[in-house]
Amino acid sequence: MDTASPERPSFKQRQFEAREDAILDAAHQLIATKGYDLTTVDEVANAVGIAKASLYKHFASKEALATAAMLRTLRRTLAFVDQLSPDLNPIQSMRALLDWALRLRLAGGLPTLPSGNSVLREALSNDPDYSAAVVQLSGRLMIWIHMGKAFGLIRPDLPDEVVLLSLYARSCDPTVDFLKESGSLSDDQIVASMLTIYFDGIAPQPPKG
Amino acid sequence: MDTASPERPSFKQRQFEAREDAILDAAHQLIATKGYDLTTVDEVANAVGIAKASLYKHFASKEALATAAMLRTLRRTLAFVDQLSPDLNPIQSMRALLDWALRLRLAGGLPTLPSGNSVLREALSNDPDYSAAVVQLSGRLMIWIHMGKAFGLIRPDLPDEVVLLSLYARSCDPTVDFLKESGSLSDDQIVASMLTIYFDGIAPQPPKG
DNA sequence: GTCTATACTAAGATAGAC
DNA sequence: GTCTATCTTAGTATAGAC
Repeated sequence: MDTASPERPSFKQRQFEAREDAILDAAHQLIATKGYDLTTVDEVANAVGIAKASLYKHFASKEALATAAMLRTLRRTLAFVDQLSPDLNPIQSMRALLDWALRLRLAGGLPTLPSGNSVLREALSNDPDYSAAVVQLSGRLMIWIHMGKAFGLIRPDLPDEVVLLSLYARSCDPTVDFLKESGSLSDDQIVASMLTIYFDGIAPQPPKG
Repeated sequence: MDTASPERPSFKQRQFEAREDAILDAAHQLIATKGYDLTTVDEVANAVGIAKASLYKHFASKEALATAAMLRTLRRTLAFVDQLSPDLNPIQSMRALLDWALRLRLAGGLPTLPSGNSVLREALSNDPDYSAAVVQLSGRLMIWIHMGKAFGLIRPDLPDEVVLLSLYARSCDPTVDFLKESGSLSDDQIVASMLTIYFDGIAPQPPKG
């Protein structure tokens, strides 16, 4: 009955990976909503519809699970960056990225980096794969930042590091959650506001000379 | 032997309050450094030099303790706001406030609001005193924001809520921690950068016409 | 109102049958 | 590789003597 031949190495493996993806989806969803600390492994297992012990066959620990979810998001971010048209100027690229990240988050997705001083942040910086991905993404963004400065599109007096970290920070800004909860702004308005805040600040557009 | 008269109701009480303040100082320090979740009641008690059970005579729970520390910070913020010179224009006032808050944080102090989705945030919004203080502070800030818009100092297209929440968010922005860790910028430079980011964004100053 | 010692509990992780 | 049932521990909170 369904004896798998060596030539078709896939079915069981595919099922395995599919389940693993389902676990990551559930974890992703819960962590994004309740935060890492408030999410329990039982909840994740229940959401997937499997037993906790089964989950532990896939991921060695809660930290490993969360790290895997964050890493997946980070890789998707990297993929998004790489797929952007090279015709965009640096600012347009950065706008596209932040726009995309914010919409992901508003739809219940994780930010690429966790916010507060949590146990998760510690775990992530100890994970070589995650760290490598962060370095890779930061490299891409730094190119934009350097080009942006060279083209006169970014304030030269602002350290590169500040421009980069603030971009990350805007994607996990608690302002988004509060605005979403308050309900007075649409998702589009929230995204537009966050973009304005990052790129232009609260100062009014000075009259063009 | 030292029979306290009703007319001098103070010594024991003063000692009690002094100890309570010491507990709050320790809790404040630890929570600011390690975050609420990673801070244990044992640690706080050890830092003060008292037994855990004694601490529980002063505060009913870990949440109550953290809430009290946050409330104290929030009240200090309110006091700072009220003490600012009325001669300052709204932007100058907001700059002074953010500057003060950031320097406090760099010196190891708590932000007025917690960042992520933590159990602490839940506790705080359930605390009537804390909520009242937030409302009070927000009221003060909203006046500045309205005036700022009336004077043409703040972009009129940005919702008041966004301006307010972003100001709070800048005071607990993880960018500050990363910059501090990286060590490449002085505290003054960090503060200056965060002020620029909030008020002017990353866009270059357009040439004045 | 401070201490030592202990109870309680939630949650991460594992054992062992199938 | 999935399950049920159990172990373990860290950390909040309390009992009870002084």
